[in-house]
Amino acid sequence: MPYTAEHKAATRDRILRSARELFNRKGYGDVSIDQVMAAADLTRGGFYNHFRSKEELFLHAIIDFAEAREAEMGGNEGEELARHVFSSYVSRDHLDGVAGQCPLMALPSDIAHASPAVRNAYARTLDVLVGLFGKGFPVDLECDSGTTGRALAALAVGAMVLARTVDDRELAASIIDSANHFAGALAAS
Amino acid sequence: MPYTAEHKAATRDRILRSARELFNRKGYGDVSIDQVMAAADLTRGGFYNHFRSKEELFLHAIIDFAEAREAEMGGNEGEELARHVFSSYVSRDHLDGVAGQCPLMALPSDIAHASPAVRNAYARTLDVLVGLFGKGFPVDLECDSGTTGRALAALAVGAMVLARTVDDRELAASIIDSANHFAGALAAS
DNA sequence: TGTACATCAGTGAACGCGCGTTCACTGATGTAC
DNA sequence: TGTACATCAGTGAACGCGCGTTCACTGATGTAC
Repeated sequence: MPYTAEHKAATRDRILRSARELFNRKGYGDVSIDQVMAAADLTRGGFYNHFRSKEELFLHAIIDFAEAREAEMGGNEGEELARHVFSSYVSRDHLDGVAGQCPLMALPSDIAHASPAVRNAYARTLDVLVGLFGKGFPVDLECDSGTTGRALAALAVGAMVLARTVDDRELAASIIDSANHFAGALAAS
Repeated sequence: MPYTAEHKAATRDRILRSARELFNRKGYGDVSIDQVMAAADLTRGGFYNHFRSKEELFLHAIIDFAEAREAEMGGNEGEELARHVFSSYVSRDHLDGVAGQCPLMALPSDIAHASPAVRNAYARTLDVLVGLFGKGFPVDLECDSGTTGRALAALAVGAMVLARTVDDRELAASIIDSANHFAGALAAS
């Protein structure tokens, strides 16, 4: 059995990593398999040794992210964690893609038009955020934790979607700051 | 001068209308000029009598929307208007595309990768929302009106982006309700 | 230990399809007489 | 008023390119002897 199983798994990971980065940066439709493979130092044809189709690659990229997030949280829940995740999510670093952007903010419309499996993986990531924000922000506005969680997830994702779409760096930064300020003020009140 | 100028303008409008609807529903990349023209009861070739390229069609679709919104507001500002716009924006009707969806929620990633001109038109629509929400919600959280406006715009757009991407209708509805409840509670406090 | 072999990850040319764009045309309609 | 004409909106075939996918191959590497 030439080429160890680890070798193949490592190559597959390399492909997935470059796919995630390219998809996040340019969107599903504007990334070709050639580009993904080239970014992983491989050539076109080998792709189909690892994935059955471009769609399947996309699916695994989203699933991977969802699983990584779930593992990261590991059932932890608390105010500090929630605030920390919120402010990491709504941040310049996340906007610039340091260490991988969340598909919720980077690929919303691509996912809206994707297969049920992709959308399902996406929903899992959303669940994580909603659950965390719901329990972590004891907002006193006559909202139950589900309502708070959903509203804060919308605030976080919306801020990043807008920041990402806007041309003006300063406006982007001030959208990010506003969402953080708002969430902070809420938590304090 | 056969075919009056009005005739041509009307045809152009028909193309723009079907383009806006199709782009909103399926995204820029997944809509072909054939489809746009067919939806306007025309054939492929005639397109270039009205637009120089697909990109230009997209630009005008976004600009049209921005201008319509600006005209609609017409400099009006007030709590009632702001609350009304917020709850219309964050609503099931808007989710279902009744009377045309806002590109901020329908096409965020397409616009993030589009030309500066497109992004500029998009920024104008965002400005309208931020200005309106900033002055219309006298939130008492030590935020200036710009901060409030940006945060509420993020909340509104984020809620709709999430609702649109999620498969589960009920979850979508509860995201919409949560954002409205949240904004309502804020305004009351 | 060294060598022949078998496997299969990786290569790159080729295929086929869809789509943006072009172009020669046609036929509906306003205008001039 | 009626008719010939000129214009140009609209038609549909064709072109060319990019990209997802396939396929015959090649060569690196683990295994058997």
